[in-house]
Amino acid sequence: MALELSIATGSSVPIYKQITDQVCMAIASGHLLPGDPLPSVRAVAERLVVNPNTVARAYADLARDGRVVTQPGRALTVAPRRQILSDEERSRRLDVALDEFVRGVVLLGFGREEIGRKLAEKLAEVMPQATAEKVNA
Amino acid sequence: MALELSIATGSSVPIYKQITDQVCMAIASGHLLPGDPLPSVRAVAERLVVNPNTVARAYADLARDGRVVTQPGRALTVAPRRQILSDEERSRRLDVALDEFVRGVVLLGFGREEIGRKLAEKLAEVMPQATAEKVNA
DNA sequence: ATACTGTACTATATCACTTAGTACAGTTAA
DNA sequence: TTAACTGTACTAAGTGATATAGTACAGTAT
Repeated sequence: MALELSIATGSSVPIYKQITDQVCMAIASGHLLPGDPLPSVRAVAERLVVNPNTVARAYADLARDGRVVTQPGRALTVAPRRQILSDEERSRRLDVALDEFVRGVVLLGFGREEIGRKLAEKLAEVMPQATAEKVNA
Repeated sequence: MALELSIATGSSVPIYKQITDQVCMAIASGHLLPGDPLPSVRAVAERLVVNPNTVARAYADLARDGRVVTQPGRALTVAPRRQILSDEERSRRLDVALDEFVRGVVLLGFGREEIGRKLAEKLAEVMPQATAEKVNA
């Protein structure tokens, strides 16, 4: 599982965020499993032709958010699946994401049903597992 | 219809974007109707305790995107409802918004059904009209 | 005339992002 | 022990977006 990282140099999305997003998606979709090591800061920096500090910034964010486990002198590993955020915080973040999404598409002229259907398709791609199942305690 | 504008000073979202977002939402929800005038640049700047240039930036964006109609020496007015973007561009923007939304919520641990239901609720709030109806030609 | 409208321009300050370079403690294997 | 690796922590610098400040101009309405 090589974790194919890539960046869009022309994008307005910061490089460090592109990295964290891709790692998060790899975890969510099962391409990265708990315990899997992440490629080293310097390896990623060299591969993406990017400053090591930028990769370190991304890794620090992932560690701060509990997505990965840090061990001194060792590579980062994907954190075990557990409840990281409080229910309150999870709901709040979902609400913020929903607001932003709705703001972005409300004037595009799509029907509610069409938007809902497209979302369902996208979610099915990324969340293959039945997410109603219990997470590891 | 006074168009209650407000800004969150501590937010990372630029002020000019907060303004355009609120105008867009007011248009989408019907609080602003085609032909309605927007409050003047200086009035908004004074009310929000913000630089007039920042409001002008927001208004310029709205005009560039075709949300409002400009007339020399007169206040901006809400543009008539018509197809502004090509079908291709509309689909592309929906796809981008979907990707960003999914990235933001995929690790929150919600089920697909739950996310879909919450989205439907939010859309119903903001898009009261049946969006399948034809837009004015 | 007077007061309003959007718009344009220069200049400045701040902050986020990125790069560059250096350094250090801990781990792993020869 | 030595060597090569790991993440992490600094300082310094450059760039671009954001916001502010001030001034100015053409068109509109009364």
